[in-house]
Amino acid sequence: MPHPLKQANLADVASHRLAHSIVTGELAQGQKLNEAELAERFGMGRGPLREALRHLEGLRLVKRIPNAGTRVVVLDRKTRSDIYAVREVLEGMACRIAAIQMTDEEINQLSQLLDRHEKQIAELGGIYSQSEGDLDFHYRIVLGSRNEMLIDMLGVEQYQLLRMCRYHTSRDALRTYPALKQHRQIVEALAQRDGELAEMLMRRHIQGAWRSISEAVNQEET
Amino acid sequence: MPHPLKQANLADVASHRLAHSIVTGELAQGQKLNEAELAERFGMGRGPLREALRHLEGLRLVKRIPNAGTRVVVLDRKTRSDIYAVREVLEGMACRIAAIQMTDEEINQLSQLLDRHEKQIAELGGIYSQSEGDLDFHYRIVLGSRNEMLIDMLGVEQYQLLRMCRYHTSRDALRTYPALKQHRQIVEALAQRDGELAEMLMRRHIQGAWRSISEAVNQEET
DNA sequence: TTTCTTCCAATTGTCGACAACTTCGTGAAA
DNA sequence: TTTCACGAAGTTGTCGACAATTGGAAGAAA
Repeated sequence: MPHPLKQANLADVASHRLAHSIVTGELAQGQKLNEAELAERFGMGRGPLREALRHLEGLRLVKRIPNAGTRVVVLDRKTRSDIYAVREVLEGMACRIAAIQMTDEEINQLSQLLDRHEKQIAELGGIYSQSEGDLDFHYRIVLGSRNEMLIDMLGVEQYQLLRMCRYHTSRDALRTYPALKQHRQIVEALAQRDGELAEMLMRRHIQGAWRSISEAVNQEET
Repeated sequence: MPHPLKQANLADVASHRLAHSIVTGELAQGQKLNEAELAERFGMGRGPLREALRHLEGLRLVKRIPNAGTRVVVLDRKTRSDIYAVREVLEGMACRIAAIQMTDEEINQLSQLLDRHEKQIAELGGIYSQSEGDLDFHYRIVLGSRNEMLIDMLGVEQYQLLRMCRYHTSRDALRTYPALKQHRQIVEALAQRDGELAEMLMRRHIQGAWRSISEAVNQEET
């Protein structure tokens, strides 16, 4: 995740802080967001805060109803399913194009990233997907597609929603070694410049992640 | 007070008017958007206008640079290409799912819509894609996917960008009869509940549209 | 002339106050 | 009791003024 350079206006600051609070569940789903209260908490006027809310609305993290306030989005099962379905298609697309567009150097770095992940898993005992490392892997491939629209959609927009999906799922349910192995397979397909295979592997990978999350939630809820 | 007619706040009004001006080219690509000037033209304060700009930024119709103003997005060839590539994948996905999810009734209405289009073409002599009717066709299928994320992305977000792409292309370059015929094929695939075929046809249809626009622009530019 | 520095006007960023609207509790009428 | 109207409190929508920053013009140095 690129760091928000120090020179940010208050609206962007509020946007980042709110996004974080929403993703981590500090602000409950469906919770009403009071402008005056938040503005005071952040030490700013309501103007910048309102701009931040407009921005978050674009990121689909909140839902605004005119004259009736803003609420944190509610991620029900259907919504999560929809998110993963779209993500599967878009990341699959990114993978297919990345197999053509990425440089050898980039693919090498991707492989090295997985080495670090493997070491991390061994040391920390299985904390992988939960660490943002997994998202980093996916994001690098998205960048490799060279498609600005795709990069924006997956990197900025869906990124937060996805983190939110995960955060609200049991912490350790996400399969680590299987995921790492699948990542390795994807990198190999990329290295062989086999876009179709890379796309297929990525789609399966995401389907697997969805199944994993879906089952975990099914056990938790009711 | 039986009718809760349009009770839009000023920010939404400004957002719509600006979006229209941008899509139609009334505001040139890359043009600087002066907040004070626009606020006065719309008869509102700068607060709501700034919120509107934040919203348009989310729609990718403008690009904002902190402390340096907001500019209309520039649709160069690469950007347009990226848009159509993403659209091809997403609409293909919508089509595949819609083949399962749409009701017989909805598919019937889709067919009737094409009948009306055909009549319109005959009467007006080939103005089809340019009329928003084409987008209506596509949007109905997107709705048929029942995927809220997809509906949002294609219906709200990409929709404006797409209209902008078209508007900045020669008015009559868009193939009418071929497009209509392809639409008919897609509806037939949907009626047969053949998602894979429907997806393939839709992707080809969009590829065709892209080629058509791309060539038209190549001839115009330089 | 070219380039660098300085300063000023224009523009963006922010705030506090006020207006408009929603919501919800209270109480009167049926 | 139920229903509806009314009003008060709280929240969102809007504006105008002021502070901070930027971009470029004017002028000095080479």
